[in-house]
Amino acid sequence: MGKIPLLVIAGPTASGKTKLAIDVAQRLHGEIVSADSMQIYKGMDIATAKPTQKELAAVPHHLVGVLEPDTPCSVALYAQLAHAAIADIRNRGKLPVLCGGTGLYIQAVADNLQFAEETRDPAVREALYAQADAEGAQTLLDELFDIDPETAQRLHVGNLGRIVRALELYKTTGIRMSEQLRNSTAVPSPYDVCMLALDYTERAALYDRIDRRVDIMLEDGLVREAELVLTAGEMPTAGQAIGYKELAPFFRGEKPFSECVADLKRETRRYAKRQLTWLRRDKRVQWLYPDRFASYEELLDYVISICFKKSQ
RNA sequence: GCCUCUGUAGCUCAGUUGGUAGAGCAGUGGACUGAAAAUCCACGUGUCGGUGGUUCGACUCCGCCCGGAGGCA
Repeated sequence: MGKIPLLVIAGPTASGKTKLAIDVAQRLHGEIVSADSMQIYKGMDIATAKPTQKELAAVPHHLVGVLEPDTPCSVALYAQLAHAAIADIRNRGKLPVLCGGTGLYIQAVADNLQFAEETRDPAVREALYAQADAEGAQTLLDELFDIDPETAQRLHVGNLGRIVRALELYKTTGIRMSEQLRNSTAVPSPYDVCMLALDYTERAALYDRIDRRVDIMLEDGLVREAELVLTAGEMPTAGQAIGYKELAPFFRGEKPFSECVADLKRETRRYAKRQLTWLRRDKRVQWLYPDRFASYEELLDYVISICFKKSQ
């Protein structure tokens, strides 16, 4: 019994993943599984740069626009949905193509990370945050040192979210975060992974693409979409999307529109940089630089030649 | 043409009585296991416009030249 071939197309935002994945999938009888923490939500089409209707029709897509924006998402939930989608694609004899920019989600699927049933408890979280508020984050970090020094050592006091999560995990399940990390990789991945990622030789080239894409989003009606989303109410995960919160000061009359747009572009650039940092540490990644190919077709041919080699 | 102000990090600017320079922003690198488009950490050498001079020593004082801004004719 061989492993399931899994093609991964990653890369920072605006690098051209969507188009490449579709073209590759069409040639290899593939179907696309999105690995994007925001495209998984309904609506929010413009800001998350979802594939167009035409693109969605060209190749079957999974996990695009399947959750209500007010539902929280998590790596664990995503991984569960993605594994199911891949199994389904495999059963129909097609090649699963995981495409997206959320590094943690990609890793969770590719490495088959294991997550316990339920390890969260809102009440515990709230209590921990309240404690941090009253006594300071250092108190929580000290507490974590007593139960899980290995994890406490690598966490910085400033990163309260991680400290709280580590304590929450222990208080609700008795599992230490350091144990969870080891447990998560206990089951070998069922996938034969071919991991590709897009980047550009010059960082400035990627940043130009980002700036241009934000301008296009504005032409396509980002402002109207932002107004809708910002007045829609609480959205635990979806509310973090870049594209809305940056325009909020404009709607409140606190900042000129042009400044908000500049902020939006800057936040997108920083996001792209973080994505690259994440991908760089994965040694499986085979980097693709579109600017080093004479044409897009040559890039596509090259990608397909690699895939065939991997999936045989 | 004359007078005044000005030229320091990619940008905006500090720089105290002369001892070869520092902030914010931008940017860069890194971390990352249940909110990850989030969260967090680290990183500031640049012909101090050019060139002569005074001085043990000049971003700092003086001369000239080149750029900017304003004023008077």
